[in-house]
Amino acid sequence: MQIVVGMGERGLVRLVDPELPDEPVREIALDAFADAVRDLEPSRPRWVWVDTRAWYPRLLAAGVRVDRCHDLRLCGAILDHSTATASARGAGGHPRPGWLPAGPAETDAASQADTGARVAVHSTLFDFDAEEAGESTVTGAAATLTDRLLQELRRQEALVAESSAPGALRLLLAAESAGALIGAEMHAAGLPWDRAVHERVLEVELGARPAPGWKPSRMEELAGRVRRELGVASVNLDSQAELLRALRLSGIQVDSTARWELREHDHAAIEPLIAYKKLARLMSANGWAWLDEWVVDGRFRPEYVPGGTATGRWATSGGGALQLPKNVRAAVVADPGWTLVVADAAQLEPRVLAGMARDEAMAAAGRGRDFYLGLVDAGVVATRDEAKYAILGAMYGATTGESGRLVPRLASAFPRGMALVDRAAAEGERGGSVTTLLGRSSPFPSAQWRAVQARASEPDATAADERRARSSARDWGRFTRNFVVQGSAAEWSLCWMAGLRMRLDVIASTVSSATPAAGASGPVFDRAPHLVYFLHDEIIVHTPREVADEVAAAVETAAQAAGTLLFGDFPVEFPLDLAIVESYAMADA
DNA sequence: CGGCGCGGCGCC
DNA sequence: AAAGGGCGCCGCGCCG
Repeated sequence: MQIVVGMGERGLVRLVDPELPDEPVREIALDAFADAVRDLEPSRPRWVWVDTRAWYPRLLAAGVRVDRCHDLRLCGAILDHSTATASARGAGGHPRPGWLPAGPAETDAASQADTGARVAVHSTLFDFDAEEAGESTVTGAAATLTDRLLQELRRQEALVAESSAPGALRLLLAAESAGALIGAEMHAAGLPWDRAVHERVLEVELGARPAPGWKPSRMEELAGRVRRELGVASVNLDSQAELLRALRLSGIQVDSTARWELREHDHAAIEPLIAYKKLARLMSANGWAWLDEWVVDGRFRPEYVPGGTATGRWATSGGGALQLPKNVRAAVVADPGWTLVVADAAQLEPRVLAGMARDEAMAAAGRGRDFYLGLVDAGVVATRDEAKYAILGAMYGATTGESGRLVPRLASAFPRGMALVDRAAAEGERGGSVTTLLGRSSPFPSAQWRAVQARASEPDATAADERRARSSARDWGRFTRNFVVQGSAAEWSLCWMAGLRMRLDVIASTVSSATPAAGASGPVFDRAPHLVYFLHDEIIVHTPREVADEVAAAVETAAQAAGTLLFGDFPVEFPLDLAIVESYAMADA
């Protein structure tokens, strides 16, 4: 059963069964929304709404979770660009309605190139529903909004049904929508954060917290050493321009102040300068100001943006949640009586590539062991490090250097895997779109990119024009090469996480005497194990100690289930590095 | 003054 | 050690 959620007249929330559209299941005030959902949830409906971010936080605040949903905005963004729906959308079939808000990674350029549709760029949050409801009142047309939602749901269902891969797309839309629920839940739950531990890290690295406008003592010391070694009385190390000038005056011939370039030079100023930059980064990205802004009541609550990147990987907004430096992860500490289950998928991307390409030899290299060691055992390369660089090079499109040199060896060992990424690169170089395992397609290159290509094929094109075109074609080819692997790996991760979420709910019903979480997790999360962090191929579950082993087993089971969902009985394995630890830093072993 | 591009760097 | 993909955030410095 599905229930469509939208704003009706007079600010009332309408809940409508698409099978019986004329009579709403409920028509209620916003205040009564959470109670209505709590009532209806036991029959396990799929909640259909425009935007999970608009509705779900309100439910979570009231202590209500839902099992599943269909996020029309996120699913529309996938369907309106997928090559799998291209023929269904051909000749103006199933046009996207102008009111449907743009997806998080949709740009006007990408959307227009593909569908010709105009992507609405108005506010996409709760205002959207309210605004539309207001409109329907003005025109006097009753329930216009929910009619629109029903129509959009049917449009999306039709696109799936008429697509070249209905099964894969259904799975992708379910996984994407589950991701939207999980993102909202992780924000509500928060990542348990020990302020005192973080402050200790800062004090050890930087020194005592300075007064506002001052720098920590360790940074001042290092800055003094750099100035002495450069022989300049004053240079602001935070100014790239000033620093570059000072370096060159001291005879250090660099073109940038990037660490990798500085390291090439042998000069007494380099070591303290690199150390300074490291501390400056810690200070500005995750220093005391960050703690004050982002850690409240023992929880770090970033805003997750499911589907926030072109490949389907998530983004975050605010707090830099996906860039937590390793040295502050010690501050991620479980509540008393609780623990963390930390797991990441080992060498996920090459394994996903093996499965997609149905490359038996590649799958075998990773079976029962570290994938990179498998390459060494198979005699493809000599060392694990070489294996890593070779694989990285294959998936990112390296052509030069050590990495590029190793790629041909992979091509002979794993012809099917390499052929898949090579085809993706070739498609990108032509300006085409490539598609992940489940059906998310890459955006088309910009008009400017196409203009550069067109210029090179004009009769009076210069050698420089041709060079420029070739170079930008290869750039885009590297993007599409990586897109299919990164995007399909993101799909594996979504399936893993969605399956885990289901299994955690089962475990939750067995928790008897857990100490309620000390932090401000809210009523939904204070007794049950729940996801608190997701980083592309890595998850953290915060769980009462008494069920930690069951949670760890569920994490494993969910990983194997995700492999089967995506690749059936093709023998590719997805081993995890898993640890049950008090602190995130302890998972790194 | 705010907006924005850029260099630099953290993560995968 | 290795130079290829995806991001977000910071400070700086320029611009209107």
